[in-house]
Amino acid sequence: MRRELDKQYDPSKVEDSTYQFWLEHKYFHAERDPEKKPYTIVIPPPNITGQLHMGHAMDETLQDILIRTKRMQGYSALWLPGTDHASIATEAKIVAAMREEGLTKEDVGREGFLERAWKWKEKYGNRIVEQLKKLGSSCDWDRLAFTMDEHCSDAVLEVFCRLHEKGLIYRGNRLVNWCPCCQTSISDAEVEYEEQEGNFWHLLYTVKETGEKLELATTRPETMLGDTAVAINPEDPRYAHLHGCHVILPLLNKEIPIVCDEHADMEKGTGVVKITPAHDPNDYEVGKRHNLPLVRVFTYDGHMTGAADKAAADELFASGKAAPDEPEVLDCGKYAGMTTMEARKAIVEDLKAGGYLKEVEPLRHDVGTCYRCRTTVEPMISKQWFVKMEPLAKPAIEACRSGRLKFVPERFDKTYYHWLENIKDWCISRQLWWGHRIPVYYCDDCGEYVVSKSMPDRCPKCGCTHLHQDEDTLDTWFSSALWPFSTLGWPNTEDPDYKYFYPTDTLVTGYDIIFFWVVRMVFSGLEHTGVEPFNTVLIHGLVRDAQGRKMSKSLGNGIDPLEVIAQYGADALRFTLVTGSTPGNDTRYSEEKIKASRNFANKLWNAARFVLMNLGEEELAPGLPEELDLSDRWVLSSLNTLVKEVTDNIEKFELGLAAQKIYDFIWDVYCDWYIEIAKLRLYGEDKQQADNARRVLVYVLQNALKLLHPFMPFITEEIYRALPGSGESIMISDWPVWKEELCFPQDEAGFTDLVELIKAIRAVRAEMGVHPARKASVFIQTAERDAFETGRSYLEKFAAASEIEIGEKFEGDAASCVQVVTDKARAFIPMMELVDREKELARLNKELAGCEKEIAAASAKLNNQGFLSKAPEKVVEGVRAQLAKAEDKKAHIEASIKALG
RNA sequence: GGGAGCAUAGCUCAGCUGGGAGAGCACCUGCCUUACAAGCAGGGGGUCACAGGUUCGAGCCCUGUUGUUCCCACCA
Repeated sequence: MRRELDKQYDPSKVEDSTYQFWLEHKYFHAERDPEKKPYTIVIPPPNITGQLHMGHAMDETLQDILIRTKRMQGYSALWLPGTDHASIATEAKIVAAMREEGLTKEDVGREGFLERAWKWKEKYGNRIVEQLKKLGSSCDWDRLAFTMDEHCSDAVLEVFCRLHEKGLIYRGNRLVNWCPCCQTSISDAEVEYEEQEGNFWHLLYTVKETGEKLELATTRPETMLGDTAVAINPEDPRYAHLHGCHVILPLLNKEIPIVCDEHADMEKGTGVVKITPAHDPNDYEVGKRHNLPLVRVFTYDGHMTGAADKAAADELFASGKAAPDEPEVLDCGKYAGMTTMEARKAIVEDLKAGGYLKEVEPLRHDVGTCYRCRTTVEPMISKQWFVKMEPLAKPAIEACRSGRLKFVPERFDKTYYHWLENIKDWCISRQLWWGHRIPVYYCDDCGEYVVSKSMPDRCPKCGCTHLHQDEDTLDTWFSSALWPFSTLGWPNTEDPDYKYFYPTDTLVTGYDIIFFWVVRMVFSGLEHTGVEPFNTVLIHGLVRDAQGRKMSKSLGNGIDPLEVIAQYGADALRFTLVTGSTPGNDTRYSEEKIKASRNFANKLWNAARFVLMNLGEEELAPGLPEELDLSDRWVLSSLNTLVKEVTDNIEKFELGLAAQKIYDFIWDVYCDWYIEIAKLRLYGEDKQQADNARRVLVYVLQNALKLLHPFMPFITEEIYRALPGSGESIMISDWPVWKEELCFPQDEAGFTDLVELIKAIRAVRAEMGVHPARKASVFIQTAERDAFETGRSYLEKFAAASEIEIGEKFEGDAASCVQVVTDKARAFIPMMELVDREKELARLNKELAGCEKEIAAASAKLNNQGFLSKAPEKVVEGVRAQLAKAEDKKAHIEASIKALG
């Protein structure tokens, strides 16, 4: 750095090489050091299809700050990185890519498809990893994991087998959320509701026994072909006479029963509801209660069923292999083969023609859509694997209640509890090829199935060798749920990494995936490892655009972190993301913020440049000098306080506050005051003083850099290594600690008195429009001569004083002087000719009024018995001191006013 | 329907367990002072959404109201 004394800091010149330097020295690698305590974070694995976006940038920055801090504090800090195979998202991308070539999954077959998928993973899987590096992430790349690598896959098999063994995994025909586009089931968590324009179609069904017309309404008329009943409330007096009757289903002319069920709400509409058990979750439940047949009318690719579909189902029933909960399939006749939307139109037309349509009422309502492709989800009966959730949820709830698992901020435990307390069984099978194939093998001969980590030699029931594996794969989240321990060697509980680093410490993630992921990791960790997989979940918000909108591809308002890094540097981006935000709250990204951070980096750069330019000829002695002057003690004492507070803030995950304090210290304390004061000694005659100043400058800068390093790793490393007496890298330097011997509260106060006078003089001069170059003599009248004597040179420099006299009584012509007052002193500046005497009096009177207001407020408190008796002594003392100060100042002002005349 | 967040300077937001209203940007004035004009010095600007309450003391705690954003459930 000594060679490159550019006035402006250029991050692009140093970031890549610095990162390379860290990698070469293996600073990111965490050793299992028995002398150290472990601290572990596992990364929320980004999808291999993903590109780095602002959400990642935020997530990784927070993790890196924690990891870098702990590493410097002497922990063996492991940040374990990796990627997620993202079954549904990746498969969709590959299918789309194949479509370009005119190919389908079926064309290439399972093996051909997987080959393409692995190639995809090779090509794009590392893209995101490279992008993470641009941020400065100090991940242990030697331990890079992937949800489908051998380790993680072993864990998946083990978990599936164990859960099945315990009876917590079962298979059955259930109503699941089906995405006709992805052609797979999806879990409840993967359904997103979206408000859409629609209609309420009011239909008329004729009662067979009485001939009356029963009105009911539906938002999905195409499902009527699958109706197997209509329901009324048993208490509903309007329909009491219809108990046990039937209706004739229009278009099909089929007789279906009227059932009495609580589900029919008397308050809603006509109180009559059509029941389609195979295509609606509520109707499914009604169907179960009343033993209604399940009639499927949609195909799995979103069309109406036809003769062939019916034939296939019939064959299954005829073979005797059909499960008892297997649905019937309807040949939809003229509607067969239509998409559900086409069928909706056609059926509505036919109902209208037949006089079955009473009215059409426009309606906005929420429609379930697939979280990956936005296609409308159809509830479908389908044979799937499920995890029984209740027994798993209970310990997870208890973990949080007992405090063994903590959310930061705490309020997110509500989301967590709510999800777990209302949990439904988890549909884990997906009709996809990319993912962990379900470890279940079926006997072709006798129909028996066996759960096993590998293909069994023979059927355990009939002994034959004709076995085939389940075609389906597992939900992506099934493997991510195991991430904190599968990546550390589990199920081998003797794995040294597992023994040393597990359970992990902090999990950092956005509030949007608490139930997708956090919940599942907790119950999986408890079930399989017997312990919470982490003790703290740090939740952050979303990064929104400058207008507060969510960044999204469709809006095109996303900001590419890589472009920001290229233009402003990773440090500026990181700093922007943590400052001015508070845990769990969304934050806005804007150009102004990043510029402010960039400016801060530049400020620091120039401060360092100043220090380096003034190091002098001889080698600097290490550490602090024996003799410290007032400004030294002040800056060191301030630094000491900063160390304590920042450490404390980070410990409590108040990263934004910590960053703000470091910023203030570097800019206001170090740059604006300490460096300016140090110049007096650096450029002065006294070589010893100059040397002392250098040593303190370097010492304070080094320590401030260390505190800042987790937030701005690149620039701090660059500067640190250029400073004399630094180690080989700031990354492995010791985190600063608070030191008793560096507390100088009295000097801090004394220094503040000087600053107050300087500021007051500057303010008056600026207000009167005195040119900065115009010097004037100053007489300082004070009872504390010694204190101001020490700061004589400061006053010369900062208050444009040509000569300074300090005394207990000003003997000159007070009326010709501008008078500046603080509680500790009065300054007389003979330049009354420059200002209007009336204006000067007005100014003093205004100050006086302010003082009196303060005195009144403080006195009121001190005259309040309640305050005196109940407020803590420290607070009362504070008010007394404040009153005393204000009174001193008031006396000074009054004297000045009197002197003016 | 259930739950949560937010409402503080013109804008974006901090304000940690209650104890003298803050920052950045913007604005105004003056400075090219050899670290930095991406800077320095000075300045203006806030009934902390509203109404009650608890307290010696409330931006902070409690209750209600309004506006706003989000999550979950339901919508046949």
